Amino acid sequence: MLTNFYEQAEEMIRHTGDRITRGRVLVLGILLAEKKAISHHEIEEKLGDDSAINRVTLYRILEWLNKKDLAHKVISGDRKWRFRTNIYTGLHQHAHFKCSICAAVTCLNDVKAKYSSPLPPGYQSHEVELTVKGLCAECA
Amino acid sequence: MLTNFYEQAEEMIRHTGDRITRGRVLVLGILLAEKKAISHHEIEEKLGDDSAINRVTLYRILEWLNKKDLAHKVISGDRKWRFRTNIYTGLHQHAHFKCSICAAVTCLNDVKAKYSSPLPPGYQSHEVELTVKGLCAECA
DNA sequence: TATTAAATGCAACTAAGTTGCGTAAAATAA
DNA sequence: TTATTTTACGCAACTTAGTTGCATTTAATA
Repeated sequence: MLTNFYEQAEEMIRHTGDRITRGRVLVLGILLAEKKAISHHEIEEKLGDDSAINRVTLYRILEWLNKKDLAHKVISGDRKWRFRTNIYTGLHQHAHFKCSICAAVTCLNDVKAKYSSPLPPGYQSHEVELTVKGLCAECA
Repeated sequence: MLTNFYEQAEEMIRHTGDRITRGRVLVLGILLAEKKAISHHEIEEKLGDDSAINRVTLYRILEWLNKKDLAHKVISGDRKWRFRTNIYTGLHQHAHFKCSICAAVTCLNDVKAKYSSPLPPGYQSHEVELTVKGLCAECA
């Protein structure tokens, strides 16, 4: 029932007060349907030919989603940004798993990052990101 | 006494059994002198005009250092790889601090990553990377 | 339905990193 | 020391992800 995700997307976008556009609904809908973080390229593929969005516009939509806190970006070893909706995760404290073979990034929802000793003097922590690297169930 | 770092670099390179070249000694020497992870571009700057190394060669040297476990790569939000020698850190368990303003990446030597719950079934952890984001002492 | 501010699409650009191939230079043997 | 061989280097050209400027379209509103 992908339609549900698009309706949910529309509602979330409405909440921001900004314009509800075809592109934003499509992209956020896709991110909502997806549980893991996906790249610009993967989103383009999911959009397909008939609901294609211009490359640049897609970048700007993703940037906008990030700015409005509807999604967040994760950088990974292949130097690509991946995007994921924020609704399933507590903000500003995520853990990710990065598979060394297939490069897939998965959010580890239940895993919380901890660190053992304080930061150097004068340093302020705003966000903690934990990445566990290894093999995912499919590649192991 | 930068000379010391170059001598140390040479010794480390000799240990790998591979060739001791001007480029490898210079680059590893710079990484040894540096305590934090630095980018390709920053290394080029430190090399300066007279001991300049070709861009591509520098990439290949860094890749080689990484393969030989003399240095490791860290990806960060600006999509750049940064490199750091391995001698000060325990392998495969690093924590980094990334400043949101100046984008500097610092290794948090004493900080160890922990995570609170087990990975999903079938997943194997090889490496844990913790990134704390916020403001460094200079930018705070 | 007309207006208008914001979003989109296009073209051209930047920046980081990569590939192929001929040349130079370490390491080894003579 | 010199010749040989293997490995690293340098150059040019390429790829890929993401950006910028500007003209056009479109969602919201009056």
